[in-house]
Amino acid sequence: MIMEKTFDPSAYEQKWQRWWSEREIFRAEADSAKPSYCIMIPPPNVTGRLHLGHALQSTIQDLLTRWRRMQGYNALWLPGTDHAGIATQVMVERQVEKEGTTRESLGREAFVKRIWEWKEKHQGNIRQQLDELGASCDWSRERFTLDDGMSRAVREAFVRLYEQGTIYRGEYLVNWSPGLDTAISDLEVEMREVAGKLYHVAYPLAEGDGRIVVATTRPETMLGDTAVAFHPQDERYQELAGKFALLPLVGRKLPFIADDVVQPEFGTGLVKVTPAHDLTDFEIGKRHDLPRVQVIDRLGRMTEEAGDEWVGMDRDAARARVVERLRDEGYLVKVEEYTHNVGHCQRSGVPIEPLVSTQWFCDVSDMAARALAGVDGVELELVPDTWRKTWEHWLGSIRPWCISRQLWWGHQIPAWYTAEGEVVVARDRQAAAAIAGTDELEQDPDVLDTWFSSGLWPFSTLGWPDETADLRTFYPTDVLVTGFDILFFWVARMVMTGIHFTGQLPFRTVHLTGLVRDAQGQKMSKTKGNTVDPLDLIHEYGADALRFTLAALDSPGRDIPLDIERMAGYRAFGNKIWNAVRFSLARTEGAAVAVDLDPSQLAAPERWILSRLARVEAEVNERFEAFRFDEACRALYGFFWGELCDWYIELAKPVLGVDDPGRPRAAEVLLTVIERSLRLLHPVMPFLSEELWQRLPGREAIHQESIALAPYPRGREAWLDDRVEADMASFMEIIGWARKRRAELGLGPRDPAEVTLVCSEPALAGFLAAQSPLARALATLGRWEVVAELPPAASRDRVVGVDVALSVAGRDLEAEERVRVESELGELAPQIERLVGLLANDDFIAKAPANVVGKNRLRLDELESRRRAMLAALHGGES
RNA sequence: GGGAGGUUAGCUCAGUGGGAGAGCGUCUGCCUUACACGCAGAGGGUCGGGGGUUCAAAUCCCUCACCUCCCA
Repeated sequence: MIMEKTFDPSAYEQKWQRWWSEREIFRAEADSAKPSYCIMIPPPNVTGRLHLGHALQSTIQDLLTRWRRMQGYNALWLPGTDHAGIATQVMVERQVEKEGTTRESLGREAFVKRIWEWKEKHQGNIRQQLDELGASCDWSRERFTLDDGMSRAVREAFVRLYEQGTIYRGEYLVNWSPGLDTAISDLEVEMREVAGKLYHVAYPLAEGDGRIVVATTRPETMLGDTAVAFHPQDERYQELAGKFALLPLVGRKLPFIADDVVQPEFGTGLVKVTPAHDLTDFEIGKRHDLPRVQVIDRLGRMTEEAGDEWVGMDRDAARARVVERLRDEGYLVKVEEYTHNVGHCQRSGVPIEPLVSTQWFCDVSDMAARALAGVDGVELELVPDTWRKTWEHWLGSIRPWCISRQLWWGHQIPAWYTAEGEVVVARDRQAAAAIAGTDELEQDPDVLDTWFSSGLWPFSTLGWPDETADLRTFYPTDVLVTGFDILFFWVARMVMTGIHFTGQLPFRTVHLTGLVRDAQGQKMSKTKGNTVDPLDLIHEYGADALRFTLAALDSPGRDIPLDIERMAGYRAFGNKIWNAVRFSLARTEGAAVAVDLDPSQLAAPERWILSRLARVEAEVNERFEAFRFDEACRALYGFFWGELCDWYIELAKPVLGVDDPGRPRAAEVLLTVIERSLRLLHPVMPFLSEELWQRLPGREAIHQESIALAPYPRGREAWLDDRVEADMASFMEIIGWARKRRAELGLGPRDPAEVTLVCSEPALAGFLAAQSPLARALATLGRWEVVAELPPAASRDRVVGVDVALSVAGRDLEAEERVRVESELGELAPQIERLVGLLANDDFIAKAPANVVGKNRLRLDELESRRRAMLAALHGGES
């Protein structure tokens, strides 16, 4: 089989994805003797496009799934999508508006139908993108948060929580988004610093001609004031108790009240109280039984209650007008520049309007406490654990969750109202009718917060509330991989509902990834125009390079600056792998991959590479286990490129010449090492590894079908060989020295040189002598010999305890050596001095551990012997 | 206001008590029959500042400065 010189990922990547899919390689078993391993995908928006954050998380999930699958687990990565209530509805709404109509004029049924059509049209995008990335999802188990099964799970969960009293309906002050025309949860409110103004307004007293001053950032809400409050201990205002102020512009009598929440230091220590439009004031109003005057409506316009002059006016316009009138009428005392935090709707960006409204709530305090406590003493593991405090703080101070949304796209709340206004909550309309004793029921028009359904994701996807085989096999799941930005939105809710409904943590571990940023560390955003489409990267660099880059950059607790240069480097790594295999196949004709090898029958370079491979195998497993994908990738890269390609293949080249007796064994070792390396790489680079693995002769003995199902290498103890690693390290050091000296002497790549060695350690001397053919090839030497005495007129040194000399035929190096040696002696002196000082320090000898003392002693011996060797060279004397 | 994280080579980042590392970029020399998406070599950092603990500090403690992010 002839391989192209340069690899082209686009030529084979999707071929393999189709092949895997046709053969159902990734299909998990509902019942299996194997241990199960399960990851649920964080469901992306069904009509959305995957961004780099998804690519990162999907890469990690796929890597883990492939790794465990190869380790023999019954591995399931379950894919799916989220209906994404608001996001999707808004998108279709915009589309409808472009056609000159509105959702209201279409009506609910027709509009929702339009969204379903939109969903059908775009739902394939996510799969397409995941396929291109190489995701090994089990698509036979794909779920959608609005499919029948999940809808049933949602109704079941709602009804049970209602029956337990955890879900209830009530009138409260909620975060209203005038931009979306719906209530939203606390989490969907984003605090933004706003440069506003603080207005000091005088309120006359009802009796007499005195007046007091209050400060507010929202003067338009004064139209809804129903009291003025001060702190109970505030000496200044005690005599106001029982008295009244007159509300300017309106004339309403406002009682003075005392309440603990008032901060005496703020402004004058007197605050206006608007129970219908401020959370603190709402609470004060409840404590003091104040009336609520709602002056702003759900679209941010002034209401009738505000008065004829104001009704219909936008809240911003009303503010300007109120200020103008207060100024005209002498009530405006002063206006200050004032920077403060204002809640904004995360999705629509408009300022939140706190509004009194009847909504459904879920009191999650008990569930949060149980989530904190863990199950049977086992707490959720967060990786990295830096999120622990944030997690605990949030769960510890949780407030009721507003779960109803005034939208049309989503799970309609399973509550029905009789003509008399009685509420019936049931699993379906029939059940509700049976309870109510009448068919004349109207279902609550609201839908549930999107996160309510995705909060059930880990078990509803497996068939809950039914006790399905999938649920038994895969639940609880093993790992959740997601961004910290939805730790509370989603992770916390899954943990709470998981414990509540199943009595178990839905996953043992949560791996929180960082945010993908651009190479300058800037957050990617459409407005900045620095977003990168993962598909573009895949098309340019290949999915494997993108995956390797993302995995290699995933350091714990850190954001990920996507460096295109680095990705180009990993594409080059792919090319390196491609060519290493190309070389191996071309030079090993007749040989095949071995299932196992006996190192005792092999030459040093073969024993060395097997030992190194065994170590890397163990290391990669260990690093995956610890979610250190960056370190795993570094190990893979360093081994394949730095050891296998740079050294072993070079060492094998002479032996792989056709008539060498060592050829068959070397060829077998090379193919075996390549084969295992490809398996080792497979979780990170699935396409390339499959493409190449399928070409290896004898790979059927490892697995009949696919590398994706072949066992993951675990590191053979029998291959570890400290001795050969140490000998080879010395050998490689000396080769490095010879190459460096060649370069310094200005030798051309073909100019031969000679290396002679004097080694006092017989075993090492024998080893080095035996490597002569290799050494001559690696460093372009005419001679490599262990001798009794170093020759004159050579460049001499001492490397890893061996006296070495490099000479060039017909060239006396003594003069140029003199210069070099003197400069090196100068560099050596302070190092020796430091170690001599350290070892002369009694405290160091007494207190430092023996191995540290020993190490430094050895180091000093080494440096001193090197100095002696150089001095000897300098004086042209005997070594 | 509370909390978390960061500051290490030109760039992006590893390294958490014992001789400062990687990738990319830079410089030099090479198309050496796997790979120029390559090979061989080189240069480059008083580990943000200051103080402390220790025989020993990039690493632990204190403090200051600057930068992110989360929560109120």
